[in-house]
Amino acid sequence: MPSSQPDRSNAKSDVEGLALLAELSAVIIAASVDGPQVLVRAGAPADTLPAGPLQSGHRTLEAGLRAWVSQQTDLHLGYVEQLYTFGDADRIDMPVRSGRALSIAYLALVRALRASARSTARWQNIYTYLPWEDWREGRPAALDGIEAYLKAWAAESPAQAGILRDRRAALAFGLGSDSWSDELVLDRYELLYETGFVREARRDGEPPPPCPVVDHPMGLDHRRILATALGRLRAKIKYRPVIFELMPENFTLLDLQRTVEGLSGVKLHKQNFRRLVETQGLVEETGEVQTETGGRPARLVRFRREVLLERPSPGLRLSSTKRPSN
Amino acid sequence: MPSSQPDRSNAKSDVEGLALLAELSAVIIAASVDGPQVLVRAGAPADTLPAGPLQSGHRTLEAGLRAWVSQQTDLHLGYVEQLYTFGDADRIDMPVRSGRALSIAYLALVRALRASARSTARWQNIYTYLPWEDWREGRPAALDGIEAYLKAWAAESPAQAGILRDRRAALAFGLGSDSWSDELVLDRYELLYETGFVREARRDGEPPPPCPVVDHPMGLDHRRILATALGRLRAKIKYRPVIFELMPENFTLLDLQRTVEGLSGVKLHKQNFRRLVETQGLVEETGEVQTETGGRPARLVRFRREVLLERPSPGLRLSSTKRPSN
DNA sequence: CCGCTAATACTCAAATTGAGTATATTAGGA
DNA sequence: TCCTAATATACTCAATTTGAGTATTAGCGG
Repeated sequence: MPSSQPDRSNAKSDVEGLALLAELSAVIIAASVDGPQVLVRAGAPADTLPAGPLQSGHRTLEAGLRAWVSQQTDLHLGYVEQLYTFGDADRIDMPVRSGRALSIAYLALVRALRASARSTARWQNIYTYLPWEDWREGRPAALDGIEAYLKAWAAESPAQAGILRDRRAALAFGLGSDSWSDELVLDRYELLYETGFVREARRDGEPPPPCPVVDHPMGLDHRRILATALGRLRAKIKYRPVIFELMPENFTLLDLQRTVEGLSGVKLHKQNFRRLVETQGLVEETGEVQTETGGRPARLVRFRREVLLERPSPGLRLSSTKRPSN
Repeated sequence: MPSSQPDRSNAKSDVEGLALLAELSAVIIAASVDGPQVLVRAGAPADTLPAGPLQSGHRTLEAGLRAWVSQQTDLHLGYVEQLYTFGDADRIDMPVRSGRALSIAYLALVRALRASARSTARWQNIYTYLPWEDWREGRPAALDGIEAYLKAWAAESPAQAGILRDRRAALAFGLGSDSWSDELVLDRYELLYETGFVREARRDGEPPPPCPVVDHPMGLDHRRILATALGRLRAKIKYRPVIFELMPENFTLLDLQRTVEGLSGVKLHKQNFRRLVETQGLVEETGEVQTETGGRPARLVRFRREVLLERPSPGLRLSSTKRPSN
């Protein structure tokens, strides 16, 4: 078994497998009043995530990512986390001569939307690319087409296998009596890919989806990367206070709630959300109030950094509500 | 901003950064009566995780991993999941000529310990390398040295900074009034690395740790990879039924409990564990019983695969117990 | 000062959890 | 045969946590 242990007599010959290129891709997310935004290079025929090559000057992968992002944009990356490394031989439509390209994807959170003067990249609502993920205004319209499509897909298979397909679809998308699970972003994407619903799953010549949705094309496997990022973030805000990486210094509890709702794609019960935030000790008073609320003024609070030294995993174990009465 | 979007006029020049080698490392875990075991290449001066190079024949990264594992051992990998990609320029003590080596680490679970006839690798108890992680028999002895060491480290810093260090240590290791958190494996390892406690953190010439622990050396960053794997697995069994990837077809509830306890490193309350397993519908009767229990015979059960089609994230949201009275 | 809107406070039943006690069923020896 | 040790399994119960409300407060625009 080859390894890279100290006495690697034959390491060199073992290891030299293949010419490689490594690309650092970034899913850079910011919050806005309409919900989470992602930085993309808008282009034809498809939008792509910003990416840069790993270079020899980069001491670490994360440093490399930060380096080219700050070189190319005027964004300051706050929280950065590695997402996944994609390396399927057929993921790239520009195969390197006798080699392959790896894509090491990162999730990064920034505090505010800023014009990226030095780049052609721009902000897009995340749900532009994953329209079925946004349940804030109730069941998303995109689901109608998807449900029909998946039903047909299940019906293609006989008996047992068909039921299985049906169950898979129902679980992932919360169809029928199953409930929607905000974290299953990647499962949903993969089901749509596997069934040929998303356009990037179709090779040239394959038929278009029978029931079209708003389908903003993304290059290569970038929609998959985006889905990975959203799923990871939705899960993470439940046990780590990363949500505050998206908030300004001071904010109201409703601001916070809206940001969380935007990310997780569901509406929350206001009173319970507040109870949660308070009992978890996630925020502290600033003493100021915000008067432009449209109603009673709201206290301005800020992230209470001390929680990080108090409990091991402070977060928002949130629970949505079917029909928020407030 | 460079990208690999379809109209990549300048893609080639942008992307060619650096000569790369990609290595696929595997943390292969199996259960045993003594607790979880990991497959290592035992060697001097340090043990290493098995690893193999990514080759051009590998369609996907995971396929590559499976390929060389089945080539080199007679193990059948069940569950496989990507862990993390390590690529610090200084992680490797054998830098590739003007390039660097990436290590893409995977977690793999196998159902039984089997002699790996074709390889020199062998099974080792995971806690050989992370002795402070096993609380099944109460507070691990290794923690005494660690606590003293970290206290000294905190005392090095003046006032405010010292208190911060103290809090960090207490949170990570459950010192003082803080409670132990089984999932913080990586945080703990990183603290030990940062403070120079683990030997791989010390460059040549640096002094040995003032208070020695059982410190089985591991090569390169392999202990970090192992810690990543253990932390991930401990988290995952709580919301995905991956534990059954380690169990034989039929088992008793106590077998299951012992396996979970081994992985998570804590004792569980027996009755509550059973209630959890039953209410979650994770197992079903086989009709058989196991009589060699030492007491009343135990029912033999098996994993109930249907749960996967019933609920989105079935797992063992387990809660330990301070002092198990049974 | 009315009525709108949103903030904040308080309530309450249902579900979940942590920690037991109680009973059942084997094997092995007195 | 009967007692004991050892484990399996069943059932209990109080404390918390959660989901979903109702009630009250405080600015704003007229």
